Amino acid sequence: MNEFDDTKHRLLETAGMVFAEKGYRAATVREICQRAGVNLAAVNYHFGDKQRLYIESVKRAHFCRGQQIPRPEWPAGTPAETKLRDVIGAVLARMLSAPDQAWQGQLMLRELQHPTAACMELVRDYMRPQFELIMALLRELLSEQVDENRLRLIAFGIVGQCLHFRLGRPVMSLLTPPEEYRRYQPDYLADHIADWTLAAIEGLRARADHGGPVATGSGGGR
Amino acid sequence: MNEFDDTKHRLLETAGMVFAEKGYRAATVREICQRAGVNLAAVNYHFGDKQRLYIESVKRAHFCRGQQIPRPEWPAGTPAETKLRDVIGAVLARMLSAPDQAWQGQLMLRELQHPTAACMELVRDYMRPQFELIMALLRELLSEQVDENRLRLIAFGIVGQCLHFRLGRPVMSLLTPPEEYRRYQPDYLADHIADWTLAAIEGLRARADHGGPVATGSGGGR
DNA sequence: TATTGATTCAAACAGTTGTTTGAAATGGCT
DNA sequence: AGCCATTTCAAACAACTGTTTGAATCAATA
Repeated sequence: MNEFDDTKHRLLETAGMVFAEKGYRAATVREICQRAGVNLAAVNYHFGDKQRLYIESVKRAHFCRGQQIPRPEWPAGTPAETKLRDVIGAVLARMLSAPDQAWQGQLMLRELQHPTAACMELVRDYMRPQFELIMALLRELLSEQVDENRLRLIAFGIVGQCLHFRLGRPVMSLLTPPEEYRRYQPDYLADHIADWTLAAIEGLRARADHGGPVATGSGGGR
Repeated sequence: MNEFDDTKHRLLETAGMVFAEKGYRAATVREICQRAGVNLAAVNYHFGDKQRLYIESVKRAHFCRGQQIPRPEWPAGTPAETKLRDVIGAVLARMLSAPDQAWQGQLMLRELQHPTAACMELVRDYMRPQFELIMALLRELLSEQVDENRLRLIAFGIVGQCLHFRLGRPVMSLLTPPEEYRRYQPDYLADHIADWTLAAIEGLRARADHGGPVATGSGGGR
């Protein structure tokens, strides 16, 4: 067993790409093996069956992702506004990069929408830290003007907007003029989302200054 | 050929549910026929092949959806804020209803993420009008303070937040305390999203009043 | 009733799927 | 070289897929 174990390695890598591209069901072990340049039986020899190959490739995608893009670090005194923009930009960059560089992200997205065994692990190690970071920044920016539950809704909203620019691409390309749609790159979108979020925060502050306390965000009803 | 054409009807209905549940590839004509209580050959007899059954079931889901939930109408003079809240609530209600009532929505979501032939039709007849309505409301609320491109980004953001509360459910249920997650119902979420959007609009207005013109939303850079 | 056309049915078909098998090849070891 | 465990390979297997077929059934008409 070579340390770099060529076939096992290539199999994992290729499987991740094919699974990301076609989904678990539509991806065939034959295509994976052919693309990886290994024999058909290699999957069963090295991983037992297709499902375990899938799980392993998800885990590996997760692992590679964590190594490729280190947690962002800022010099002390960096304003929370800047940090927020950077985090949003990083999330978007990870989501929108070309598929041949970002099959890991796509594979993880698939997993998160149709959870299998690897999902909880993925959330614990990967999603939650990212999410807590956004929560912390929002907490700082809103300085205790809203409670934890609302903070979570706001954070989900930010993530949701980013996600939409990934998952909704087919539809958005039909709803947006081509020359504008061509500008939908991570930086452009991150600037917008961050700016929009900060505008909302300023709006809440203004409310607090002018009138009474800030609305709780749910009591309103119709 | 009966006007209600029992088998064809039941086939369409059942196919929609199964396709929504399992996706095109994983859904088998055998299961569809069995669940519908019709013979295996009925699919090919009535629809030609599996793919055309799929397309027809997507179209039908779209059609039923349109009939079930009529476009909202407001009395003259209803403030745009209220309309916005209602539209968001309607979108969320459509997305979050139980799967056995909402297989149409789930099927359409699948189609929009992995577009086939029916996608463009779906966007034209269903998504675009909804989207234009949101755009019009935002245009009214922001009263020409921002250009059309930014308006579109804001509208995408609203839709994206709604979508996330549907697609991201597995992850959110892991990131949210159960007693809070239980409150994630259409009205609760719509109140938050509408309120947050209005806060952002107020924030933009405040900026315009205080200082110079509003940021374009993209030029900022890092 | 006999005839006709549309519909249903059980059975089979051809192709693809994941998996298994047993022989061949590989590479390090004494 | 000879031996060994590990890995590769072509071939086959069994199960499942969408689709076709030809006879059986049904409903209406003349």
